[in-house]
Amino acid sequence: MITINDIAEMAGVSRTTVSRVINSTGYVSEKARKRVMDVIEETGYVPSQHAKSLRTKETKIIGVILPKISTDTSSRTVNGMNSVFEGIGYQILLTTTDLERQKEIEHLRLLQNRQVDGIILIATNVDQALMDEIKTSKVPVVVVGQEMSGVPSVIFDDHAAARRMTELLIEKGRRSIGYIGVDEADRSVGVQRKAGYLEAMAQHGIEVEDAWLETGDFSIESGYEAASRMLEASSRKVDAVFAATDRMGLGAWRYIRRHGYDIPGDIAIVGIGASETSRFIEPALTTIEYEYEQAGSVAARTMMQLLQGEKGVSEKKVLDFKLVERDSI
Amino acid sequence: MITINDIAEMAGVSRTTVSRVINSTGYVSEKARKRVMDVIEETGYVPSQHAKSLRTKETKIIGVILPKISTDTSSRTVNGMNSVFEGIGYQILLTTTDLERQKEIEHLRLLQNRQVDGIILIATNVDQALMDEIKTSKVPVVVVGQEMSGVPSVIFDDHAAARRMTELLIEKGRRSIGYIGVDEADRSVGVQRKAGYLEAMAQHGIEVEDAWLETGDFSIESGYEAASRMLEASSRKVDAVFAATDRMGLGAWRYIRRHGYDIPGDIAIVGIGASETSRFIEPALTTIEYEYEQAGSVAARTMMQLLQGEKGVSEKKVLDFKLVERDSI
DNA sequence: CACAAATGTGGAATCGATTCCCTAATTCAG
DNA sequence: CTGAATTAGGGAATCGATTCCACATTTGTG
Repeated sequence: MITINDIAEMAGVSRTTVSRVINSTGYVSEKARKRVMDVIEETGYVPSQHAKSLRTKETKIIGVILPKISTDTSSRTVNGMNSVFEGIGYQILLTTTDLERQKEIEHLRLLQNRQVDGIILIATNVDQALMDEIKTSKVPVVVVGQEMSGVPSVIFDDHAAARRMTELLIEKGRRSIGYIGVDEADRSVGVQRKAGYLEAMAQHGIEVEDAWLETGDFSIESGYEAASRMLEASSRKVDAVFAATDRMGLGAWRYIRRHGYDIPGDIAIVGIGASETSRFIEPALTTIEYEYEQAGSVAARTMMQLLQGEKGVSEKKVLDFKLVERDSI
Repeated sequence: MITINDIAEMAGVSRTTVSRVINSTGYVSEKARKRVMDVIEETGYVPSQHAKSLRTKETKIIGVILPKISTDTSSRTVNGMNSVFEGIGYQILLTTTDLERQKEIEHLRLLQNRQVDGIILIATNVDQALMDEIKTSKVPVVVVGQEMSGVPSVIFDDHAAARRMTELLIEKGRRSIGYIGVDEADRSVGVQRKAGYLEAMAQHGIEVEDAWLETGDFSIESGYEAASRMLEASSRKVDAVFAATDRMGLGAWRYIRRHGYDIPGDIAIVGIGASETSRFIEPALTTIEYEYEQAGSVAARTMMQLLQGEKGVSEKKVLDFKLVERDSI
């Protein structure tokens, strides 16, 4: 392997000078610069990142922790981050937790040992242990998807989105609206969205039956099963189903269709996420569009501010949503 | 930051001994080991990867180059790789080319400078320049998706899959089968699939009209437009459309539906890829299922063999496909 | 013209590990 | 009991950069 010493020797200068040429720092005469450049060109030399990082304590690598890789949400968010990092020479070290919660902490540690410059965590919960780990982190952490006090986070206004969606259903004349949520360890998806739904219902004086409240685990199958339980159990038949995520909505949609109900004639169905599939099914799913790409790029930019030591980086960035009304309603 | 020297001092041994404890090499007495372990435990010390890599020339990081991140294909492939790497302490450094071909070479270089241990490239072409770059790479490269002589590659049998799919259409009584392909720089998707289609057509003595052959760019929109051109132009109206990818198939599906044709009554439509959306549309898209997760894990395992210096690593691994017959046919 | 400032370059310490080579203390076989 | 093995542990070189400091040369200014 060719090193800075080789270059120095070939160019007839010291390695100090070579270093200066590479990093364009300090004083270097035009002649020396040219000679060094030529040799570098010729040999195709590239400096060792390790040696460099060892001294500078910088890696230009950002660790990203995802709950799952194969979902619209994740890939679009990563896409957004990538668009920012790419231009400025940073790269992404990816890890996934497969929705196992304790792995978030594990990976947080792992990435620090890899000495990444910063960590972006797409969080699914706000456990105390997780927050502690984040707060004692040696490198800056930006959280996406969950609000975490004291930690810069990028979030969507889940509460308002769910309320707005519920109101839309009510405006359309639906009264018996079932809700398929997720575990409440997930503050954003589990708690906020449900709260928005409940608030809208309460505001319109609609009493929510226990049988209308179901829980899934983000998967299509769990949506299917939740819908099945809901439709079989409730005494006041639901005339609308609000799924906290499009994937679960898709499952519910499937169940409803398969069991001979008309959408939206008998039952309306809505989700959140604006997944690709939601556009293509017929009737197309009414949903909330979140700009995941934007979430990614905002998180990336926040990270850069943190790295550049800017203070007063706002702790919380709330992104907007868009209601996408389609045929399922 | 706490270093090996601190640990050595606190444990009252030399850093050599600490290193031995960490890496379980050489001779260390039980007593010394215990003392060192205790101190490490206490301090939460973790060795610097940079210093380590600087000496050992190993990073335990595999670079992955994707054409695009937000697609089923990519994310499932990465998922498969991840499942292998995760267990053995390797991590994935991700880059994407956004389908720009010259970026593949650029990133190949970039990753080498990052001194990753190996590179897995999800390739979309087999340009000479790309192959040259791969062959002169300092670190092992595994290619997924394209056959590249002299380079370990993991591929699907695109030719056989397309032929089989075409035959299925012919068995179903279709004769005028249009084909939406992609640029032929992509040997697998552009050339092999088309060849499979053409071969099946020829074998059954069906003459292919020029107007039946269209080209898209992998996007849904391009499928829509290709279908539009095809259906407006051809003199012998097509009674089936074979799209080289599900996404383009989805676009075609859309066009066909919107223009009042019945699927599969008037026109059958099929794709390749078994995307999630393809299952949910009605009529559901008939497609070919590729095991992308498997492709990822096979690529990862091949990489490990390469890294462990096993020779005789087979140059080409061809994965199977599965015909998924659904309602669109 | 003299002296300060600006410019150019190299020597050597440093970052935090690994590892080769040596020495010292035990253990063991004959 | 003695001379090899075996076990234990330290000293110091090394990996490939960056960077502080010192010194030499050139330029500028009153």
